[in-house]
Parts: sequence; C-alpha cells; structure tokens
Amino acid sequence: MRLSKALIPTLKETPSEAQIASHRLMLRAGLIRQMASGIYAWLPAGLRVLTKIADIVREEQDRIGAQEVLMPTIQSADLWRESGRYEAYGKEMLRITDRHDRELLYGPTNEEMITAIVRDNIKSYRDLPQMPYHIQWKFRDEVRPRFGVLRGREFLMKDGYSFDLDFDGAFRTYKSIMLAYMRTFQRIGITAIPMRADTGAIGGDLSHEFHILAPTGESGVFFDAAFETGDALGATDPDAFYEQMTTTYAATDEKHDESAWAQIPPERKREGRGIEVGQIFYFGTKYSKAMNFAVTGADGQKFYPEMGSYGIGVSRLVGAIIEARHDEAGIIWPQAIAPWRAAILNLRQGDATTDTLCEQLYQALGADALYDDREERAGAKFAEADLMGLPWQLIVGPKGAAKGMVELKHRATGERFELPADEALAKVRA
RNA sequence: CGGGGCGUGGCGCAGCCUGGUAGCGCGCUUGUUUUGGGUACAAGAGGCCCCCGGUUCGAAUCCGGGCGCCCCGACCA
Repeated sequence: MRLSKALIPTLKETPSEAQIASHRLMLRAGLIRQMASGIYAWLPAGLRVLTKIADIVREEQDRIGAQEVLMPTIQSADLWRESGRYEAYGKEMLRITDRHDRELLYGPTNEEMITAIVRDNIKSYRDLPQMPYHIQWKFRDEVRPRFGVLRGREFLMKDGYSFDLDFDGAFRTYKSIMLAYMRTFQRIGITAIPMRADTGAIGGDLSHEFHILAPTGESGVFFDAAFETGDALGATDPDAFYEQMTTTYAATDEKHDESAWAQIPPERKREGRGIEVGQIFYFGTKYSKAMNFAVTGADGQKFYPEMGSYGIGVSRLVGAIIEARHDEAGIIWPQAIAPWRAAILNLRQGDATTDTLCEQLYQALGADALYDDREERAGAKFAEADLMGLPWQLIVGPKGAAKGMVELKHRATGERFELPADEALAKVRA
C-alpha cells in the first residue's frame, strides 16, 4: 500500500474522547473511527489487523474439526422465547421491529439459533458430534460503552458451539477447545492465561476465561510463571494440556485463593493485570432441553446432546493487543497480525536514487509493505511509522541509497542496522 | 442506571461568568526554505458556534427543552 494513496488518517493529537492507550492509538494510527457510542468503522489498517486475527482464529478452529458457518446478525424474538432468554436478557439486547411489527433483535450471541439449526437437521447420534462456529458481528447494548473497541456495543466475535453424545465427549471437546485457544493466542503473539470462571448469564457448570496480560487490564491476575513459557504449539494431547493448564495456579483477583497462592514458590509468583479476550463454557443439556433438541441414540432412545459454547472477542483482541504492546511513540504489533510487515520510509521523496531504491523494495515486498511515499519531512515519517507500529522500518535516505544501503529498524527493540538493501529485505522476510 | 463533565473550522482548545456578529495551535492549500526525528517564513482556504424554542435592538455567550459524546461507579465478551 502506498501511504500517499491510503485511507489511513493519522492524528498528531489525541481526540478528546479517547482515554486509554489502545483507544488513543487506534484513533491516532488511523485504524478506526467512531460512528456512534461503542460503534466503530474499521479503516484499512485496522481491518487488516482484524482480518489477520480472524484468519488465525479460523485456522485453529478448523484444525480441531470445527466447521465454519455464518449466521445472521438479526434474529427472531421467537427463537429466544423458546429458551426463555428473550425476557431474561434485559436491556442489553437490542430489540427491533420490522415493517410488519415482527419482533427481531440484533444478536448478542447465538446459542438459540445454532441449537435450532442443528436440532432441525440432526436426528441421529451418528451425526454427532458437531462443532459449528462463526465469526460475526454481535451487538450488546452496553449501559456504558468505553475504552474504544475493548468495550464497544458492536463487536466481532468468534463464537463456537459443540454438540456431543455424552459428558465425556463434551469434556473432550472442551479440552480441545482450550488447546486451540491457547494455540491461537500464542500464534497471535501474546501471553494468554486460562482462569476458572463463573458461568454468568449463559449458565452451566464448567467455564474458563482467557486473559491476556496488559498493564492496563481491568482485572488483577495472579499466576504461576509457568504460563509465561508455556508452549501450546508444542502440545499434542488435549487431556495432558488441560491437566497442565488447570493444575498450574492462575486466578483473577475475585477468585484469588491466598492459601493456594502461598504454596507457590516465591520466584514463580507473578502478579499483573489481565484483559479478558475469550471465554469457554460447558453447559450440558441446558439449551438442548429448553429447545427440545433430542436425537435418537444407538439404543433407539431419544437423548439430549451435551453442549458447550466458546467465544473469542476478535475486535476486542485488537485493543487488548495494543494495551499489551505499545510505548510512548505508538503501537508495537506482533508480526503475525501486523497490518503490514514493514514500512518503507522514503526520506527524500522526489530524489531519483531514493525513489528507485524504495520502488524496488516495495516491489519486492508487495502486499506486505506500507510504502511511505508522501512528500513529508523525515521526522514526520519516523514519527508516524513508530505510531503505526509495523514490525520493521526500511529507512531509505539519499546517502545510504547511493551505496545501495538502507537502515533497517526493528520497532519492538529499537535496534537499527545499516545493511545492503537485499540483506535488509531478507531480514524482513525471515 | 446513579454521579460528574463536555459539545465553537479536520484535530486539540480559548472566548461564555460581565450579550455587540468568532480566535489560537496543529492539520490542509500555494510559494520559498529545510532535507535523518513532527523545519522555518509568507500568503490562503475552511465555521448552520450540536438542535429547537424563548429573552433582547442584538445570543457562541442568558433562560427552557431536546440530542449527542466522554469520565467515575454499579454491570458486562
């Protein structure tokens, strides 16, 4: 992308509505614009991040055999009357009426809908288990939206649902989801910790929240240092992984157990703050019973499938990652989800030597590069590159360019290398 | 939902108390300058002062109502 042509409206000053770092930086770096309280438009750079996160989420869901579907944002109130939640959900549910006065709602979640779909189409135990998921916009009419995308009303969420024959199957599914989630967060490039959680409004017996560590997180977290070095990508057995995750100490402040904490060797104790970016639930037959979803078993008897649901806040993750990874100058994107891998800074736009070298670099990197080809001062380009936080900056000035040299800056560490152009390219691509 | 605050050019703000027809910084346009960390100078463009109503000779300013947005708390993926 050529910055001179891109819709990436960066801001030198912080709009007054933004208080916390991620919100400020998302606005300043031109990722989003607010359209109404808690409702945001995603601009090209922001959308690229959102898409990259969704892609990783999708790959890890597919890996464990989940199947992607896409359910609508608008749902019928009747569906929710079946489970009894239409009345129970309260004002957070945005209720709307169509021209025929039919009651509709903008879905805050999809348990009812997916249960109806599976119920209407799955009749035999032979067709279980099923694990559909989708990545779709949701709406919860929060009393008080805040923190930008971290607590918006409209948000992008991956929500998955599982239907198993029995508890053992459901528990196995639950464990494989936990592993998939930890793999997902690790691939994104952040440290996430699963914590035992309350089941809240959704109801059920077994639930974990996933918190990523960020100094500005809304809840205090206590955990064993083992989580800092855990390797979900290397784990192969969901049972063993689950065992390890749930026996290593981790708790949010409201669940913190001082006596258990006292057992942890001091050098392994870690305290910090966390932002919840996902939650998983096992809730048994709550919805299958309420919505009369029964299938015929091998013995010819009807039974209710065992269910669970599993969410990842995709749009919230964007904000959460920035909370975890930024400095005074701007965002520091993890490589896997950075909108572009590298920025090319042409320090003297219009100079034949720098123009030529920059064009070569841009051609070589293609879609992975954001080329700052604007007529701007070097200082402005540096400042904006740091703000936007791409992992690498290829800095091309007239002196270096004459010798085929560029300066490669690593955003996360601030390291700079004077390198021949092809070596710099190799490093960026590595 | 309780409490507080704000709404003036694209962004950040002053002006409002003590009514007299709108200003500053940044950004934008043009030119010169500068050329490796948001350069300097000059000349420009750009405003239904959130909306509606009232008071007044006159309202950004005072009064009433409405809308929007933010912050703290309770609540939440």
